[in-house]
Amino acid sequence: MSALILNNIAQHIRLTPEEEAHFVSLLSAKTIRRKQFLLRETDVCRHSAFVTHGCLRGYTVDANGFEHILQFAPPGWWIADMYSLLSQQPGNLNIDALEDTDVLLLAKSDQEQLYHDIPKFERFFRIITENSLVASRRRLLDNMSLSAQQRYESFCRHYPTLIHHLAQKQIAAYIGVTPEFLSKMKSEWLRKPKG
Amino acid sequence: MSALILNNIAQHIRLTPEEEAHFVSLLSAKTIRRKQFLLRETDVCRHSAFVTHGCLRGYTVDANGFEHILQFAPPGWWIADMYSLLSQQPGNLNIDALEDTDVLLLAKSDQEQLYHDIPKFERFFRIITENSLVASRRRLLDNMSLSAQQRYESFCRHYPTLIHHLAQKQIAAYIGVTPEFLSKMKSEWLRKPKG
DNA sequence: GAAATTTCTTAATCTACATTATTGGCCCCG
DNA sequence: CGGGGCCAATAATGTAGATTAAGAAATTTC
Repeated sequence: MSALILNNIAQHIRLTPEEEAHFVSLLSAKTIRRKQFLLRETDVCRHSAFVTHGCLRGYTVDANGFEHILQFAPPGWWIADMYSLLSQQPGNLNIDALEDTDVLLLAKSDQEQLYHDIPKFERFFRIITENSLVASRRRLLDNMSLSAQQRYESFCRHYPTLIHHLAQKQIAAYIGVTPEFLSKMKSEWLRKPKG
Repeated sequence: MSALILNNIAQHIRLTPEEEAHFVSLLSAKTIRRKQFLLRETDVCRHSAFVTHGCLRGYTVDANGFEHILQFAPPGWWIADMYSLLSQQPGNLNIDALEDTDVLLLAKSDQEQLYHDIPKFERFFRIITENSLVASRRRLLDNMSLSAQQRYESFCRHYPTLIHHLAQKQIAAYIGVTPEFLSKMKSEWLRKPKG
């Protein structure tokens, strides 16, 4: 049941069976049903979540009521409101489920204890965070330098599996256009089958 | 001379004098003159750089020749092409100096050795990276949800000291508008002194 | 310290994308 | 089966910000 998360960890650090057992004992399983929330923007984020089944999304709502999606979290991904988790103040991220989803939760306090008990985890989360930072910067650049069309293509290239799974509305909110414009782009794209 | 960097580190981890000395011995000082490059986009990034004097900028050039600034690095800031540093492949970040600038360089290989020799550094760079990630996501959200006007205000709020220092052109490239439009915004802003 | 280069401003025109509105399909629930 | 939501498609109109151009101001260079 925790095979996925142990496998995820084993890609970066090597744990003894005892360490694995200790780590797993800190996790608590939870199921979030479709459209239910794991975190609301008024909450303080107290856990990191690892998705084992289903799909979560992290998004904010701006002053005009528009949703902006920061992250999708399919199985094998971590998700949290890092700002809120670090500062222990209310953040501005909502996390809800696009379909019924199973997660493993690691409490912030346990995570910090883990850094002391098994310093290798310091390394693990450093690496995870470094990779997230690289991805976040690439996306920032995409947003600044690419047209909507190119951002859509970039999304398709980067998340080929997610794309069938998601409503177009969600993809539009991720790449930063209205659903209407995404629809228009796709129909124009069908007309001229490009290169 | 390395007081600034030791102070920066002391905000997150506590080092013994011997550890400090060892760390400092790994650093090499370098001066980059105005308009000279610390890193070109065709290079593999082999160092993390800590700025002690002056100001660097990290930017990419898109297909149409426009510059997009990912980061300014005034004194007390770290800068590197994280993607290239991690993958040891050519990245797409240029780093050059806006004025004559002094940096302390830490080679990737030394940084990795440091993680073994003084594990506290694993923690230090984890925390630094976490903070960068939070900042990067906030900026991504700003880009997706705010108008150019609001992004300019957000920049002024966030970098009150930098703003006098920098050419408007640079600020425009950072917030993602043309210099012409930034100029227009500012003159409109003068006309109606806002609230 | 004058020429050369770069930067800033203003203004006219243009365009990628937003807004609003309408329609039809699909799914859920009674 | 029949109605109420939600989602996608299409299209008309609107707008934030880009593009282009050209002159003024500031800085760099020699």
